[in-house]
Amino acid sequence: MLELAILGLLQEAPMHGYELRKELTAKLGAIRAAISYGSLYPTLRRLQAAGWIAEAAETPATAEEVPALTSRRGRVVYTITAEGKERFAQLIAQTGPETYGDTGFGVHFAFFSRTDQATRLRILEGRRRTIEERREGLRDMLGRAAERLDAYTLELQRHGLEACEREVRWLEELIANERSGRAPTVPHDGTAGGRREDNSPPPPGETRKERP
Amino acid sequence: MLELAILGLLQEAPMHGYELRKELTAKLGAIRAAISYGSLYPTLRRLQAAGWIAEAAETPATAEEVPALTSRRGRVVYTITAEGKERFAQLIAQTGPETYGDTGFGVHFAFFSRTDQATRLRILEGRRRTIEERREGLRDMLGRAAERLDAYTLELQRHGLEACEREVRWLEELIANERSGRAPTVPHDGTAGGRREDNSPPPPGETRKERP
DNA sequence: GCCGCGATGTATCGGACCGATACATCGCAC
DNA sequence: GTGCGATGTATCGGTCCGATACATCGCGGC
Repeated sequence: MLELAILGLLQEAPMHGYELRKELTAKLGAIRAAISYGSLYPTLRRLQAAGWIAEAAETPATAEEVPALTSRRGRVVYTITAEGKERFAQLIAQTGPETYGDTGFGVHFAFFSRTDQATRLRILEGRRRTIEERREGLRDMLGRAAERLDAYTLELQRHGLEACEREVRWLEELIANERSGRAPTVPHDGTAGGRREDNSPPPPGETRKERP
Repeated sequence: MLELAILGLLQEAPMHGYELRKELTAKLGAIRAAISYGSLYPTLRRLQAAGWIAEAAETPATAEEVPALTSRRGRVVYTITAEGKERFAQLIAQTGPETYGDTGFGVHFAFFSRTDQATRLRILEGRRRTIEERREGLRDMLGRAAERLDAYTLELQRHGLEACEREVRWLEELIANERSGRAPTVPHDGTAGGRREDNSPPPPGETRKERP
């Protein structure tokens, strides 16, 4: 998952570790709290070893003017390579059970603007399926096995069930939008407060390419 | 987290691994999918080594009648020890940042009927604080940095924000209930379908003890 | 003028947990 | 009688987290 996210972000701009973490947190803030450096740096090494990213040695502007103040340990800026872009395309298109889990789905969704419509639809439907199953499990629990559980556990289940029902509805709307080729703007009841009148919806159909 | 959950479950009844996993899945179904055996068995060993649980060697009823069919590798039933109960009490009462994360909170909440009211309140308020901070982060993102993100990422954030707002409201109700000493039954709009008219609410105030 | 302090920045280590896999038994349907 | 799904125990490699360490930068306060 981290691998996919890093490759995706570096496709937007070269970055160093710290920056990458901030962007990651911004993009995936709704999914997970914050990526740990204990995951980030080892993964960066792995990706570099695989040849998917490369160090871009922070061009020191005028290298001879500021040669070595105190043997500056410069920030290590990473760039995605051609192989890295291929790898990203491969990862983003392949779907499996882990694509439909909470984290996996979130990461894939966050890069939907770089995903073709067929894959988007496949992922949304797979996720819906997964949540529907979770929902059914909770319904069963609240129905049949209710007397075996204490009031707090039941309340937890009930809250979880409600969250499932809500997410299924959300996914339904996204799927409908996706099928009709519109941008991912869901009509809402007006609670959650994002103004976002006309925020450059991606051309309804194909993967958006970056301008180089 | 697993440690706490196992100790908590074994306090209700002795169990073997497989059963433990099923009960774990039932109790925490709203939180996490299913505990992996790759976590469960090593943890059981660890707990046994620490003296918090003990093997109860599945009484073979009439041991001499069915001596050794094919050198039966019996199920290993675990029981919680007195030290284990102490450990559980200690773990359930101590709160820290990890108590307020998604998984940590879920596990603690699932054992609220074995938690005293003061701790329950502390956990609920800590969780609310955590979610409020996450909510503010998302609000900021949707406000200030909106134009930097694509429509899909924004939609993800918006959905996450709504979930936060919803959970805060849920927590408010639970906190109010807790303060008024009532059972955790929240009045709802009627959507999520749990019938649960009068399901033995725990005596409003103290930790419920098991009947031995 | 300089001092502390929070933000920026890179890095490692032990541990928790997962997913895949292996293997053996039991009960039942076909 | 045999195959197959549920029950049951167990390990291995890999991902990710949380704590920790350490160095620099810029800025406000004294």
